[in-house]
Amino acid sequence: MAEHTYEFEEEQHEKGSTCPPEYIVFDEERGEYICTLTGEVVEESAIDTGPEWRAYTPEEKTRRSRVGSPLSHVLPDYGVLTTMGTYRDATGRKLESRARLEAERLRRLQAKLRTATSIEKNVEQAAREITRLVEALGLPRSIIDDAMLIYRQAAEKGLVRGRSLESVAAAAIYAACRLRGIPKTLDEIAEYVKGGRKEVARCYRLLIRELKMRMPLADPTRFVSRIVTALGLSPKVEKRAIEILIQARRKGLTAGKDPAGLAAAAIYIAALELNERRTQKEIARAAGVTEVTVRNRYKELVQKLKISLPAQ
DNA sequence: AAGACGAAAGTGGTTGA
DNA sequence: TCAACAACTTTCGTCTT
Repeated sequence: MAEHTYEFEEEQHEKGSTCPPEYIVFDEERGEYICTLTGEVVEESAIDTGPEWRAYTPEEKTRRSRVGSPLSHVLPDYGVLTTMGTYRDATGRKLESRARLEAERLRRLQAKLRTATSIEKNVEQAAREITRLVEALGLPRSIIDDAMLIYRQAAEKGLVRGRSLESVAAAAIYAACRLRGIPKTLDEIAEYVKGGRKEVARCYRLLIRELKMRMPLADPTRFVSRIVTALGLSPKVEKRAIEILIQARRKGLTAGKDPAGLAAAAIYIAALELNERRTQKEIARAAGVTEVTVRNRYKELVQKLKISLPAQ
C-alpha cells in the first residue's frame, strides 16, 4: 500500500534529520558527525570504536603504527609475571591452574593482537581502494575520509570478512555520499567495482543495518542539475523542475520512489512546458533510469499535481 | 521512422505472519 | 522462513506525430 510507505518514510525522515544534510560535518577532533546548525551529534555510532583512532587520511599512514603497538608492549610483562609467580610460593596444583590462567590470558591477547594488525592491514588496503574509486568517480576528496570512517567501523565489527574488500569499500563510499547528500547513484559507483551492483548493494544494506546508520532520504532535487547540464537544458528548466519536485514532495508522491526517476520526470515536464523538449529516451539515459520509469513518474506527476501541458 | 504509450513478465528487495 | 507486495526493468506490440 503506497499510503503506508509514505507515512513510514515521512516519519523516519522527521526523526532522522532535525538538521538538513548539508549542515552535517565531520568533527575530526572528536570523531563525530555533528550538525553545524544545532550542534547535535548526528552519527553516534561514529565514536563507539574507542579512543585510539581518528579519521584516516593517507598522510597519517606513518602515525598509524601507534594503534597496534601498545598491545605488543604488554606481552613481555606477562612473560615476567608468569615466571615470578611460578617460581616461589604455591602448591603445585595452584601453580598449575594459575599458570593456565595466565596462558589463557596470553592467548587471548595474542588473538586480539593478531586481529588488530590484520584489521590495520585491511584498512590500509581499503584506503587505497577508496581513494581510487573516489577519484575515478570525480567525488570530492572529503568523501574519502567519510568513507574510511565508515569502512573502519565495518572492519572492526568483522563485517568485511567473507566479502570482497572492494565491494565494502564501494558501499562505504555510497553511504558517505548519501550522508552528505551527494547525488551519486549506486549504479554509478558499482560501475567501477568488479563484484557488480548486486554485491555493492548487499554490502551497503549490511553497513546500514550493522552500524545502525540513519540515512537521510535521497533528495531528488539534487539530481536535477546534473541531468539538466548533461542535456544542455536551460537554468529555467532546472528551476521549474525543482519547483515540481517540491510540490510533489508536499503531496507525498516522492516517498519510496527512485530519486533519479523523479528528477527525470520533473525535467521532462519542465522541458515540455518551456519548449525545450527532449525525448523520454534522452532524459532516461541521462538520469540512469529506463524510459518506462520516466513515463510512469511523468504520468503520475502530471495527474496528481494537475499540471496542464501546452498542446504540441 | 521515431517517439510515446501501456501491458506483461521478470528481478531484487522489504515486510509481516 | 515464506508469501505478499511495491518499485523498477526488460521486452514488445500498438498508436501518434
